[in-house]
Amino acid sequence: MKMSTKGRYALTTMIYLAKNYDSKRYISLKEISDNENISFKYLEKIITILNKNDYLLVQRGNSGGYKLKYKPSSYNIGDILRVSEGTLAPISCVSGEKCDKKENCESYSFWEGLYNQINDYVNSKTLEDFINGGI
Amino acid sequence: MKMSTKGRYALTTMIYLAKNYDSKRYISLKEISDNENISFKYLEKIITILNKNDYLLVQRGNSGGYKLKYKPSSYNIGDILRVSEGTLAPISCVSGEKCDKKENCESYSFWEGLYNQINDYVNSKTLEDFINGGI
DNA sequence: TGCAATTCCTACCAAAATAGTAGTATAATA
DNA sequence: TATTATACTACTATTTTGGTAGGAATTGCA
Repeated sequence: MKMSTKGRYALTTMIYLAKNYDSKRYISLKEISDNENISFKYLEKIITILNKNDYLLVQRGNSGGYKLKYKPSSYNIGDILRVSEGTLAPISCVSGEKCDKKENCESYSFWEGLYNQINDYVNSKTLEDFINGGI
Repeated sequence: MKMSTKGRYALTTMIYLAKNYDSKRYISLKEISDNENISFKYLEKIITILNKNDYLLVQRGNSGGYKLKYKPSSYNIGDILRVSEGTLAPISCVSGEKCDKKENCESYSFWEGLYNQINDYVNSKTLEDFINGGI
């Protein structure tokens, strides 16, 4: 039941950008990977996902980088984690994947309930919540 | 963020035994693996864990098998999952593993909150809840 | 007494997922 | 035009997961 580094790094990156939102400057990947101690090349891969999901503004070339496209409060943490990690379902049947025994499965509702708990929680937070000293 | 088959099979097995609690008979691994379509040998490994945790009564030899040591309502689902899966912590720092940056980590409280949600939910259910047509 | 059914134990193994690397092309700015 | 960035594609090492194999010990029953 672990979150992978992908989800963690994605969140770390988004928080970093959120904290610099007001400065309006573009932040390079190098700056983030240095400050957060994440492999530059790996982070490159992760930020690509975030970028493809319309979360960021990009400037290539010298003194370029990334910044948030929208204000921190409009980024829901659930979305960030789902985009980077994939579904947060504890088992796949509760996120649509079919299972023969679903109809008479004794534990389906249990897992579904857990899934809902997880989603409700992560959906209730935004990047704004992380900006001043954490939640 | 997936639960592995280990946790799922452990729960399935415990539910199976709970459903047969009243009959007082010993249930063989073969019966469970056949009915639940789980590899016999793999299940053997999983039930060893449950057994080592004082969850079961065992009878070896012909017509032997396993049954619950205590009544279904005294088995908490959180315990069953933690015993089989390991901690349910979404990231390791919230379950005691040390991290240098914990003190000034912006997201620690967030992960801790998620961890609490998960624990509260799974701790609130017992095997009893699964016996009649699911939760 | 001996056979069949069962748990117990140790060791090994294949596939998948995770986490990361390497290298090059393209773009922008100072 | 040199330097500093992102963009893209391909490869790879490590770890975790989900098993498998084989035999020893134990018990019930014919």
